[in-house]
Amino acid sequence: MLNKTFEPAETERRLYALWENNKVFSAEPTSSKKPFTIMIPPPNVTGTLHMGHALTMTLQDTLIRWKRMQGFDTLWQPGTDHAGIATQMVVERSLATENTSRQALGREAFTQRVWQWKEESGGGITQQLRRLGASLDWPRERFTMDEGLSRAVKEVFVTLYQQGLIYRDRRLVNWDPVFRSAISDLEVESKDVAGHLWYIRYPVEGAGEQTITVATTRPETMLGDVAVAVHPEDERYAGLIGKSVRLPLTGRLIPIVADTYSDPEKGTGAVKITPAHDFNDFEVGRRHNLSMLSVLDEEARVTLDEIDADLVTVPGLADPAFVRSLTGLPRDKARKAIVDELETLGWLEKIEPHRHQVPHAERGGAVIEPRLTTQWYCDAGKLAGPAIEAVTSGKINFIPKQWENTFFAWMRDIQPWCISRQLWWGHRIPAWYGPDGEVFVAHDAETAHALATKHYGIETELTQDEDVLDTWFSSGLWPFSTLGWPDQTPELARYYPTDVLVTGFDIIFFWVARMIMMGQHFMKDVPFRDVFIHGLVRDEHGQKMSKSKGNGIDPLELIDAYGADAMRFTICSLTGIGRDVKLGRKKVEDYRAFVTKLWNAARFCEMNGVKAVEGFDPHSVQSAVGKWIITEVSQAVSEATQALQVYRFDEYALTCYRFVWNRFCDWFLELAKPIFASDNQQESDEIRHVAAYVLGQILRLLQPVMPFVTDDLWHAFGFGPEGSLIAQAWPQPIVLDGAQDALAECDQMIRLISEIRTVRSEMNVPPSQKAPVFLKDAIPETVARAERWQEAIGRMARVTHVAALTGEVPKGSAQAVLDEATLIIPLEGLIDISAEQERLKKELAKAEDEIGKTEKKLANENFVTRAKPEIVQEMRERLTAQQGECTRLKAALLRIA
RNA sequence: GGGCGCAUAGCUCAGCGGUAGAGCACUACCUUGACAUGGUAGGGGUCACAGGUUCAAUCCCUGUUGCGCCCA
Repeated sequence: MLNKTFEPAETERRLYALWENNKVFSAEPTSSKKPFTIMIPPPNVTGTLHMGHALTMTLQDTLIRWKRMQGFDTLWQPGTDHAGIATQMVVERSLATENTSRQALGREAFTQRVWQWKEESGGGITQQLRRLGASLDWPRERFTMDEGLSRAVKEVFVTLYQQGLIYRDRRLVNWDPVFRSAISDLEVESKDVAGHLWYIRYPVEGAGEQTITVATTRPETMLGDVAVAVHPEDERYAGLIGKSVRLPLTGRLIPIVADTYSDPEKGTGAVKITPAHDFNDFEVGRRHNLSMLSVLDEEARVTLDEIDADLVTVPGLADPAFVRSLTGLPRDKARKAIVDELETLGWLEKIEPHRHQVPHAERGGAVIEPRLTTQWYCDAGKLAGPAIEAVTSGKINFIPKQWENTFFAWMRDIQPWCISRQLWWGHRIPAWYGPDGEVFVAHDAETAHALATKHYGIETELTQDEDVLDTWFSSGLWPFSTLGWPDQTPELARYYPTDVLVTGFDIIFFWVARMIMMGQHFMKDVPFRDVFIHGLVRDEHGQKMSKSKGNGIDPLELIDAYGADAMRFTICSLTGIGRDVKLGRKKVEDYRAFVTKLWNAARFCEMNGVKAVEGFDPHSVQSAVGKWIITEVSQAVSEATQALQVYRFDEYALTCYRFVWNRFCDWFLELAKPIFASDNQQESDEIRHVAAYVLGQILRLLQPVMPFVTDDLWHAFGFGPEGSLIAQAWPQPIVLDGAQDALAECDQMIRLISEIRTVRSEMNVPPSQKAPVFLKDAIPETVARAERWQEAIGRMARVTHVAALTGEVPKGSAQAVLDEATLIIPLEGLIDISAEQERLKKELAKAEDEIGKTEKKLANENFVTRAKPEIVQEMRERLTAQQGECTRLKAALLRIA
């Protein structure tokens, strides 16, 4: 016997363990089935499951479970990424609590410590994914830093280097002065900040008292100024171009150059140029061949190394002692000191409040400092071509297609990809340097040494590059590195290209684009065929979930409260195309009612002796109700399958919901009640068998989204052993002989019951008050059907008996129109005749209104001649039906008057 | 500034060139033997606004407004 209520917690634990132990999630590389592969977007090894994971993983699991049932050899590749900065931060924080630091430990000990952390505390998210029910192929779990994937990274690095697609370059990077590392421009977030515009006068050399005023948001960088730029067509400054100014504080002489970068409308139209600390200035510097002086160090503190030698004393303008006093000051302190000094000396013209965009690190939030360093770059521009081609040619499809434009826009304007990071946790760059700085890139130290020996002619000591690679560099290889590349494994041959990538739009540039570039370059094929881009999870008010707002919902807590099935179903039913998912606890609670409904329906079936029937053939079913529900479930199967095919998770979920609740429970089971209770053994057995069949179809249909409760029921009804539903075949729609007739009959009888219910309800007839129903003017077929349905109509519409009307319409009857017939419900004394009159008048008015619309259409010559003939025909039929209803309503009104 | 998306019932959202839909919420009635996490019935919409195309527009096109996101 099924319990009175479904108990998710216990079922989930038991079933998941069973599935995992039985290896039902495992791919079968040697099978003859067609493969279907999804690569998990590897969660951060430091991560914990949040609602965004719950969304994306639920969708992926739903797809993979569906495809598995469709008979594919499914591989859902699990794993995590090493998350360079995030992981290093976690461990550094823990070191800080022990009053030590990574510097104190040294590189070797530190990385060992990170590995130790990873073994003990990392990857907790993989356990949490199990709570979701995710059917990942766990024995194949990979980690971006494990041996095989590291080999792939080296292989890629060395190859790209040899191909000239990886190179070192000295240029400006986005520098995080807290982590003291370069970061990608994608990891920089511009924030609108209330700052100031400082107007500083620079004296023009050899022009007496003449000055030129520059406006700047960053006065502290003036120590590194190498020019003042004005617009070439700015008449105010025409005479100054080619002259020099004496830089306050440092006393350096710097030129005034003409460059269109200066906007005459902004500030004073004259801008100071500091190429080592600003991206735009860097370009100006290049154009004018200016030197590039860095005045901030890796922690964004003032350093004078590059300007000290040129410090000059100019009374009232520049004092080397002051400048030297700035050494080691952080940016903000230096700014204040410099502004104060300028003010004292009288070079500060004014200060204006000014809002401007300031780059911040996405992770950690530090203010980014553009900094001139030597880094490793990947020539993304070259790799972008084939990646763009993959999408334009249709080898890769984004769903929704809209995102392809976003992808193109970024790819066509792609910048060199800075791949080195000044961290210790990550793939150390396989490059070694000779004493003269000569670079040797190789898979390992031995090979590098061999190269060096050949180069120098003698054994030479080398030092390896200290930096590691951007985490996304290894993530970009994920679709093939996880399958064994660079080895040509059977898995690689079988599962690459994968079928679909499911992820959020926030990661298109970071990851999707890079996988496509790397896949095209190294595998000569796309990494996946479809990219399904889902929305963001938001709270019920549409706010982004965030720690700081405290509006996040913990998916594990929702699972505890309502069960994984309820949460998964909720996620699917809210996942339309290209829309964010607004998810509140209430929604999950609401959809849990669906799980309960299914459970109770199953319990009802069980109580009535429904159980799996071996060899049941739906084509053998004789009854109209049986044929009808089988046809309906077939329809649901078609719709659900089509929905999944086009990633319409909402339609899939709602199709199941509607069928189970509004067809199976509301009508089929209600209609089955009198049959189960009847002594017609043959009929009752048939409906029992049909119920079992349909329930089986339902469980299969819902397995991908609600794997736990469906398997529990599958087993309970004797369809198969515990844990076996996951491996069953996805249902196929079938067409029965005589389905049309069965549909027509059931549809009419359902409408008959509904009509009676409506009339009774509107007339306030108490449910306890039963009444007969007579059919007036009904054709024999309708009468025959109604008589066959006596029992059901009786129960469901509180009717004592149904018959054709003989003789006069009883006084005080309520009436309703059903097709060609009029339903007569004698309720003399129970209903208010004038109320019934009013009700019928309202019905009539509605019907006449409809007739009016249809007639107007048909009276339009243009409509009749130009509309599609089948539409015109449909209108004519509609008019006939409406007129019939109208006539019968009028007759009913006359009778009651 | 450039690009994209959205606007339909109180709320969340489907939908569609041919009679406006669902869930939740609301109202009334019902503890009838699967389910009150339920049942039955009902109310509720100028489909943002203005033009255009069409026999016909909530749907297609143009513009406006409002909201959101991305890029600079």
